[in-house]
Amino acid sequence: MKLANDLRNFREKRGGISQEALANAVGVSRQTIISIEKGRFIPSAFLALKIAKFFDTSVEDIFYLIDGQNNKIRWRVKWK
Amino acid sequence: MKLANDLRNFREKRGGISQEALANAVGVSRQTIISIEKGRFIPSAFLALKIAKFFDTSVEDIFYLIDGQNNKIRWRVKWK
DNA sequence: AATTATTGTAAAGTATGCTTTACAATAATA
DNA sequence: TATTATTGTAAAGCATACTTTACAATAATT
Repeated sequence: MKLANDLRNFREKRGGISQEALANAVGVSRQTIISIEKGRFIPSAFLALKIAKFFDTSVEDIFYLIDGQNNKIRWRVKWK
Repeated sequence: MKLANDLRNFREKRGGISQEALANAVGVSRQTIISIEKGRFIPSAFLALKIAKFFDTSVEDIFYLIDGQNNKIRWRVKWK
């Protein structure tokens, strides 16, 4: 089980912004953004939430668990 | 803006399990769990997702952003 | 084609998320 | 009350998430 992400897609396709702009918006360096996009860094939950908030979506939409065959692991969200 | 969490409530009230049991379930040490509950550590997104999955809920249910007056910051999740 | 914008990599340094170990304090159980 | 379970704290060490700086490569614009 590993962590994967769809950050680049969100940034380019849904946000239409540069790494620099996203970095400034969530309070990190551009190199941090690319390191996350390239899977070199795992972001803190704090940063993941700020990124999710920026894109008006949930953490699970951008960052997700994958199994040994790179399949997205999903679970039902119950209660609230 | 800071990170807060409701982990203890989830663990005790909804899970009815000890810190040790949760720690084992998500693959960290018990001290890590209490450090998160007490706000001493900010978990990685990877760990936050594993914890959310364990409780069949979303990251945002357990971990959330708060403002200067400790109010929960919410945003609407759009698209999917 | 030249210039600008964006992306990508690397390195070194700092801060912190984690680990283990140990003990104390508190709560629950017998 | 004694014992066990759980929670809490502390310290030291390791790994890595970050920072800055620098340069290269690629893409977009003029």
